[in-house]
Order: sequence, then C-alpha cells, then structure tokens
Amino acid sequence: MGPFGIDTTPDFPDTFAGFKSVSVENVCHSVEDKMSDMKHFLMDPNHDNTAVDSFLGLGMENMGLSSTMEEFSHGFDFSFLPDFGGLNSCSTKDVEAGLKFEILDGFLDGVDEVEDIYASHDLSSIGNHFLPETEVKKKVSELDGDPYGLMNLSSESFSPGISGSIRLSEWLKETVPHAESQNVSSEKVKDSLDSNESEDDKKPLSTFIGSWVKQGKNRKKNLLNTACSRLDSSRERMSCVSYDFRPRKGPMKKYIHISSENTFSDDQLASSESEDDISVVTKTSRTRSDRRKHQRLWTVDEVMKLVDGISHFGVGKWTDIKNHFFHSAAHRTPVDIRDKWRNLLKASYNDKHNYREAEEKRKSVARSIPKEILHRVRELASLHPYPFSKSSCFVHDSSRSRSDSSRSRSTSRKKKKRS
DNA sequence: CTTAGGG
DNA sequence: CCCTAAG
Repeated sequence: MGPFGIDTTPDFPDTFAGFKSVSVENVCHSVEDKMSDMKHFLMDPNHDNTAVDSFLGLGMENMGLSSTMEEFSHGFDFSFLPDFGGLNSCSTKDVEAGLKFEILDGFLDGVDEVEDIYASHDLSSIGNHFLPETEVKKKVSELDGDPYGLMNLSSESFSPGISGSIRLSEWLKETVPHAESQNVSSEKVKDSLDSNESEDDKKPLSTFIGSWVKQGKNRKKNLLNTACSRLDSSRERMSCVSYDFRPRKGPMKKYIHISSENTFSDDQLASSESEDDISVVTKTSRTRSDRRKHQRLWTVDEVMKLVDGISHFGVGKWTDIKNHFFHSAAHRTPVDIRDKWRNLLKASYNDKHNYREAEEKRKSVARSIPKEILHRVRELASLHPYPFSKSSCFVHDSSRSRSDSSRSRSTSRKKKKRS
C-alpha cells in the first residue's frame, strides 16, 4: 500500500491531498532534481547541513515516497559525499561501512553459515589486535590471497552502487592497536574517549551478520523500547542505517545520548517489528544454545577503556563507566562491562598463579589479553575489592587480604573518585 | 533503574 | 551473554 492508495480515504488530512494529483513521473523527477541539486550542495562547503539531512532520505516521506535507506542505497553512489564532520558525528567511512553491512545483511539473509565462515577465518578484529604491525601486514597479505574469495564480501563487488569503499586490508589495518604504554594519563583517557566514535568499525563482520535474529522472553514487552533505543543508538553514527536490531533486555535510554529530533519514519519501526516476528517464527528451529554465537568479542581497546574507566570511577560504578567510556558502543551494557571485569579478574588471577600455562595460552589462543593489561587489572583488583575472590582465593595473601576482606562485601569504596 | 550474583 | 533478585 503506497501513498497513492490514499485517494479512497475521504477524510484524509488535507496536507496529503496534493499527492493525489502528483504523478509518479513528477515525483521521480523531483527526486532526481533534488539529487543532482544536492550533489552540488554537498560539493559546496557553504551550504549548511540541514540540506544533507533532508536529502538523505529523511525527508523522503514528505514527498510521498516510502523509501527506505536500503532501497535508496542500491542505485546510488555515495562516494561523492564529503565528510560532513560534526553532523551526527558520522563520517563518510561510517556511511560506507553502514551501507556495506546493510547490503551484506540483505544478501546473506538467512544464510547463517557465513557467520561461521567468518569465524573460522578469524576475520574478527581481536586476533589482530596485539600483533605487531609487520605481523598484521603479513596477515593482511594472506587475506588478500584468500582462496575463498571472502574478501570480496566486504569490498566493492557487493556494493554495486557504491564506489570507493574501504578495502578490507585497510579496514584491518585500522584495527591495529596503538601500542601504547600501560600507564593511563588523562590525555590518553581523553584520547580513548574520542576514538570511541569508530568503535563499530572495528567489529568483526560476523557480529553484523546474524545479529538480526534473536529470541528472548521479554522481547514483546520491550520491543518498542528496544527498537527505539536501537534507532537512537544507530543515529549516533548514521541517521538512516540501522543494522543491529537485536533486542536487548531493556531500553537503554539512559546510556544513549539523545541529540537530535526523531527523524525516523514509522516504516522503519514497523520493519523492525516485522523482523522481530520473523525471529519468533524462527525461534522454534533454532532455540538451542546459539546464544553464545552473538557474542561480540571484546577488543583490547575496549578492555583498556574498561580499565581506564574503573581506575577513574572505581569498581561498581558501571553505569558511569558505560556512559563515559563506552558511550558510543551501543552494545556493552553496564552488566556486560561488569561481566567483562569479572572475567578479567579471573584471567589475572589465573595468570598470577601459573605463569607458564598462562604464557602458553597466550601464545596459542589468539584472543587472550595482553600482559600489560593483565598487570593493570591486577593492580586495580588489589586497589578495588571485588567479591569475586571470595570463593577460592581468600586469605592467601597475608599482607593486604586482611584489609581487603574487612571491606570486601558491601562496604563500598566506590566513592573513590579521582579527577 | 542499577547492581550483584549465578547460570 | 542471559536471567533474576535485591536495594
């Protein structure tokens, strides 16, 4: 049911009446005109950005076109888009990346195996994070000669209308960590705060694929809120593209910084809803433990941010840490962050007690935590007590465990803030 | 809603 | 990562 079927509605608002007389050709023409006009707009640095917004399909519904970004992106070349910097803090790269994933999503619809292929190829960013640059380059070159042709999945061939996409090798290079010292200066914290913006660019492709379908008990209840928060979060990067509709447990309003007016049409909300219904249908067939499949691996970068956050807010202030250090990471709820900290403690504990095994593990398993970070975790662990250690490792250390255990449980030293 | 704890 | 209970 398009906008042209509304003729039959007698009491439709007068504002829409004008569309009855508009022919399809006219609409198309106006779109084309707008597009070419806008091309010049975008080239012209003097034009303000509101034009861009209305151009990018957000004003489409006003023309009677129910165009989604997906349809829109297929036949259109975004390569000319300049980096309109401050606007929604989204760069050209974000646009391209978003579109790529969107298209990928559509193409791979229902093909879960691809996710596994990606996983088995270790395309996830985590593995490359603490490789020295030469290693990474080697890896990249390996990937370039990829026999399965997987590279093409993320390069131009999948986005016919999009030229100038980033090649995966570049994408990989960007995942290389800035090999910094383990000391946190306030400068560095600021840095990591700023570099948050490109967070999602580092996510492995597999996290985008397959994150569409998900089941959960309270999904119905939280559907609307979830959809809204999803849209909100994705607006941070790109107002039109939302690739992750995985329902969360609840709305994340408080974690999401809401900056602009709601620009989403009901179409998109409805589509997310129908997507959800599909997952209901699929639920029966894939109800088994594929929960873990949707995990997003923690990058070393994220771990460092976590450590920084804890050193600044203290253990237990996870909402604060989320807001200040994982602001742009739409996933990573405070609970996730806490869980990660718990795991880090466990890791540091293990590392502390048997160096050899930990060392070997570090060599064999790619996704272990770099040593420096583990050291920092241990420092913080001794600085901030966490009840996690109650079960297995109490009273081992005579020097400080006494003071720790005295305040271990509920005595909150969380208030320790250093500015 | 936020946090802690267990699964 | 998910779920639940407690404040």
